[in-house]
Amino acid sequence: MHCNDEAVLRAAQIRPTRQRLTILRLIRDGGHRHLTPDSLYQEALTSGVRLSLATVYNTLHEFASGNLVKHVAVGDRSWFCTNTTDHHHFYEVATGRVHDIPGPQPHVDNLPAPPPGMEVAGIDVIVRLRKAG
Amino acid sequence: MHCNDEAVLRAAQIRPTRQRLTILRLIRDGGHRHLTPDSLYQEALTSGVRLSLATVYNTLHEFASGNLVKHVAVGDRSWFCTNTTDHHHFYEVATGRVHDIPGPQPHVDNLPAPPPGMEVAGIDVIVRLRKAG
DNA sequence: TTCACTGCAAATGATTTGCAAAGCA
DNA sequence: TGCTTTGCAAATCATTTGCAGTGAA
Repeated sequence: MHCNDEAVLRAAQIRPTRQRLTILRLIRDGGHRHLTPDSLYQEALTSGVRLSLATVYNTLHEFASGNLVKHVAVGDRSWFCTNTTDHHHFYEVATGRVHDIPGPQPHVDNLPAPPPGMEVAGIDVIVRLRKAG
Repeated sequence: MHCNDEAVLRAAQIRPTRQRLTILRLIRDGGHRHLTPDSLYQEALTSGVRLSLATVYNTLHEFASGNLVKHVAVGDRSWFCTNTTDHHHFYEVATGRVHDIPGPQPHVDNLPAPPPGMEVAGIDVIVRLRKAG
């Protein structure tokens, strides 16, 4: 619903503009998946929405700071994950593709202390995959 | 020593050319660190060696397949780690810089099974860091 | 000799930026 | 109205590629 999306953006301190509401809707309507700025731009074109690619880039980064999507900095492009719960990723080296590890998540212990003046912002576990055989 | 470097390359099935021997020496003489192709290229220029940037790219990838360096695909550039032992990384989000987690390494359990047709090529733990405060 | 490797410069692909026009508060 | 956002095209940055010349076996 429209008003709800507006509230979501406001809660994230993001001013609700037409473009941002559109993008939020596209993201939520498509279910959990991994987006690149370009793939989302294509989705927008396909569904008849006119947006500039630069706006998609900007908006995804804004959404990432507002925890509406999760930025995964793996491989040679920017992936944005619509699943904002705590989870980790498979990474297909051959294709550069990223997807969620389903079900129970891997667990990390024996974590190091961060260097002086730094703090831990998060932990990512990347399980690299290749074709079996 | 020259002959030893040659043997190292041969063992990795990499034909020892002048450029590759030079790069291997640069990598080993500098101690453990994290390189980008460009940073290594600069090191080469500084030490008076003439190499093309494209060759540095090629060579680092060849060395990565031969396990002479480790390719770390985090952030928006290619990092190559001269530490080939099993270890994980800190990632400074603000600067895009990568460095080794020193000492005892984090440990991952509860690993997921790979999807059908795939096998696990490796696990990377990325500890994201930000300025404390 | 033969095939792999290198250098160079141009091509590519992802992402960012500058700036004028349009939109939200 | 005043500050933010958008769109567009150009700029940037990292990386790859095509190809002619060079080198290793």
